[in-house]
Amino acid sequence: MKRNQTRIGEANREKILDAALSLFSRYGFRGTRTDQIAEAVGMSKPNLLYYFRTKQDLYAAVLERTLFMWLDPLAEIAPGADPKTALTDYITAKLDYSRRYPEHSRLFATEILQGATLLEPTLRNDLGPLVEAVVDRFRRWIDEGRLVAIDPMHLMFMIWATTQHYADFAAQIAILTGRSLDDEDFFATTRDTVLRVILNGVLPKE
Amino acid sequence: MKRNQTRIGEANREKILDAALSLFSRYGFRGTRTDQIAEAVGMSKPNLLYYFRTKQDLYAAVLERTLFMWLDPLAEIAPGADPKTALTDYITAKLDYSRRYPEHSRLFATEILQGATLLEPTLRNDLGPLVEAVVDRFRRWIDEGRLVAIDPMHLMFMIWATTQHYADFAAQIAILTGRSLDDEDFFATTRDTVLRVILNGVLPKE
DNA sequence: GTCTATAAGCGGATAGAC
DNA sequence: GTCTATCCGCTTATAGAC
Repeated sequence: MKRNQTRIGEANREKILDAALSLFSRYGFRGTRTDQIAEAVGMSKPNLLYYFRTKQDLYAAVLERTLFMWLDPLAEIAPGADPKTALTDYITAKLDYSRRYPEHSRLFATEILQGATLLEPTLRNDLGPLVEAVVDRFRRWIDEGRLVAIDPMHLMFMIWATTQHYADFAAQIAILTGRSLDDEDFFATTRDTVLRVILNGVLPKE
Repeated sequence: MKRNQTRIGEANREKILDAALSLFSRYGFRGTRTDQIAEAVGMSKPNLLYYFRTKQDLYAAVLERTLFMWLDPLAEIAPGADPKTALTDYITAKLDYSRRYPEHSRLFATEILQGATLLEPTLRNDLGPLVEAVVDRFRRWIDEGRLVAIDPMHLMFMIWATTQHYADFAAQIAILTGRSLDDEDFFATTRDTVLRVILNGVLPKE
């Protein structure tokens, strides 16, 4: 049996990836030491490097494993839905990701902030077409008068910015408000406010 | 004369801070090497360390020099203005900062993303009171029926998120659209869209 | 698969001449 | 103020026993 394909090997790989995500998202690639990760998993450093030959390999594996979280909610926008329902569902889903997987969000944010060199192929080849499909739908709604006449790409950016902000800037939000998305009522207020402003902003007045 | 207070010393300090900002914002604190910075300034590494005794000192100096950019536009919201004018001016000013000083924005974003340990005192003591004053003004407008009844703190976050996004996620935006705020017409479209959605979202319908 | 011990080299900081 | 040369700690990665 090949390396890492045993049951115990697979379990260890997962544990390593979990710990690595947590540390990489907090300290960045260079700021994280491999023995920190090893210690977090309760494993010796050489043993860790038995599973992932280099720190780079481990980092790439962490990124890859979290990629679908970046792409998933986009693909879930129901094609037949009306604008209000579709936008409500998408914004709610994105905010929910910010609550459930803030470390994933921060890992991607750090990567993009630093130039997205590792992510560029994925963003271009995988995210690009998905975004285009959604933007096309926005554009059709605009043509049909079901959304106000704004640039659909910027609507996409605004949704990403407002929802991911609560994961990426959680430290600042905690300092200023003492709250986080983990507080149920803070989450509800956030969702209601973001939804209200954006829907109010893009749906035509009756 | 004390060190660094001569004309040439002051000029060198500025050149170092400029290069350091550029590199720290791109690679983070740990990802940046001091000899990289020295080379960018055309100076030997020991000479660089003559001006800033440690890498930490240099980093702190860079952060401090850029702090007013974080706080400045907030303080400029004219107290007497009506909501529409005040929000328009503030959003436009923030977007202009994202265009003119994207590296500053990314430096702060990286700091906050990684837990804001260095920035926490500043955010709490300097940003906090400024934000509170602005949020109070939002709240009064809401009470007077000049803004719709949303949580004013979240309005603040939404403005920060949407405007800073164009600096912090510039790499992703470039990959998806091929554009940046440096393109005059892209900047105009961005400003118009953000303004339209947010103003439309928070101003009461006539 | 897991460990102890160690190699290898990077990178921040210093010594000391000019 | 600026340089060359160098130190030394820290961190990744490997060797090799179990």
